[in-house]
Amino acid sequence: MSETKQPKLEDIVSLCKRRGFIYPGSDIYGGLAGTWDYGPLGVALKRNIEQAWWKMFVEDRDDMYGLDSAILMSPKVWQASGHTGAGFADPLVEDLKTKKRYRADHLLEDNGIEDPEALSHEQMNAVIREKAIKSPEGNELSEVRVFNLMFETYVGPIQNEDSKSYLRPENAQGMFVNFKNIIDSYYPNIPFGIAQSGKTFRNEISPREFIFRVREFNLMEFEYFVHPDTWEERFQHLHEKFYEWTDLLGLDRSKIHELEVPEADRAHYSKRTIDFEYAFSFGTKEIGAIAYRTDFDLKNHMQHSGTNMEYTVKGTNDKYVPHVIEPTFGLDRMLLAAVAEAYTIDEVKGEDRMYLKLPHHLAPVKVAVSPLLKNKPELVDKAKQVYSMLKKEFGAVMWDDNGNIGKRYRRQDEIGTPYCVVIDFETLEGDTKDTVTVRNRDTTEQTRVMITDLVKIIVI
RNA sequence: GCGGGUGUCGUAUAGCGGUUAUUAUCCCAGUUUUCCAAACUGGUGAUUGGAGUUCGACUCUCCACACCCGCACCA
Repeated sequence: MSETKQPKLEDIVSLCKRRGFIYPGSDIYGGLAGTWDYGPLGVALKRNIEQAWWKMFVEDRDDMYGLDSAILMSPKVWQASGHTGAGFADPLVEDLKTKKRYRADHLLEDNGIEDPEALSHEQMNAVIREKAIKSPEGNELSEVRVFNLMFETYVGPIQNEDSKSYLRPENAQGMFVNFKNIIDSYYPNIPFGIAQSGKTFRNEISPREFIFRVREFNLMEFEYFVHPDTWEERFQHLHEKFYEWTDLLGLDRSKIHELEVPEADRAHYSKRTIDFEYAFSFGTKEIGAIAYRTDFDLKNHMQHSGTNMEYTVKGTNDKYVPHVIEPTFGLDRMLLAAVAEAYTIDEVKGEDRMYLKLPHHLAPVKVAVSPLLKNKPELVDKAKQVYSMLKKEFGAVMWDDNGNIGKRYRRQDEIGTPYCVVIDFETLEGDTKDTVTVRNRDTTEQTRVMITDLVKIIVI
């Protein structure tokens, strides 16, 4: 019997670095907080996840349109979406004694100031001085400072307020500003969605837990446009789809928890949000969410840009601004969940065997090919032929003639390679000519098959 | 951002105010090996960075950086 043990985060970090999945960002300069670099196996795994997502939510559906919008956008976009206002750019004050930080607008409200969010930061400062407002501990406060979660940058050679823009803190706005373009190109019927996957940037106060909370990451999102009367049923449908997706990642449904986000904690645009959390070793944490964004974004962009965002029901004069359901998927977080879930240690004959039980379609290497012995040219030649043949078929095939055969199996186990093909002396002659052994990652069992049958046997 | 902890080959570790910086593993080259980390030989590879104290710092002090834990934050 085998016993399964739970991996610690440090085990995963160590494996990821050692085997070339994920390295610290800017490693040789001591690192840069909140950034990680994906190595050869990591990027393969990440692309496999992204491709599976694209296939499920875009290619396999008739109602979805792909998009890859620019990361840099007009600053007007972020004004219209509300990201430059309260929420994303919080006014903070610091207790000069305890060094604790508070939301300036919340403090003002507690001191009986009406609608403090409408005040500029200078006005907030003035009010704090005038009314001698102290911290909850009764200490002096610092000047109001804006903590902006968005990375600022300047577009063009001149750096001033007019050229200031931001690295996107969510991908959604790219879809909203292209809503009209998609309508004009395709005349889709509602409901339909616009999907994209790409880099997102948030200047987090404190990055934590390996690739879980970082400053640069990848989100896969889609905006699903619906008639306002139907949002609940569409929400429900996408809610179910979320689990089909986590099945594809190999995640155990019992480790996924739902959090119905209460109104006070919801984003400024949302009428309903469900967070999907995964039970990591370091806590149960959000890996994705579904939010009902109403017509908040389209209406704001319609107002700010003057572009008509209404949808006209075909064959009628009925018009309305669609409402939006937004499922969002944290690619890096889901990758971490998939690795944590796959990280398996079985005890075999008193010894631990560690392997990554990744779903085959996610495995960075699909097949490893080895000659049983590397100092026998006839075995090596034959193995190279098999390697070339499989490489053409599967692409992600690895040649491995390091050490002895047991060692190679362990190495491939560690990176989650589902199949190891070995060419031995029986391959070369006799009744077994042109047969090889195929070893299964999860069971360690071997079967002997014809080389010509390999492509059929190997299931990805 | 606050508080606490940690930082030594790729990984995991030992140790010390003066060492040729330990061990294992990995990796590379070779010998060997007929299916689950065998053995042998040789080799590459580290004190996070910067100041300071000192005759001399990986070791002590300070600063920076990074990671981990708690708090806060997570629109």
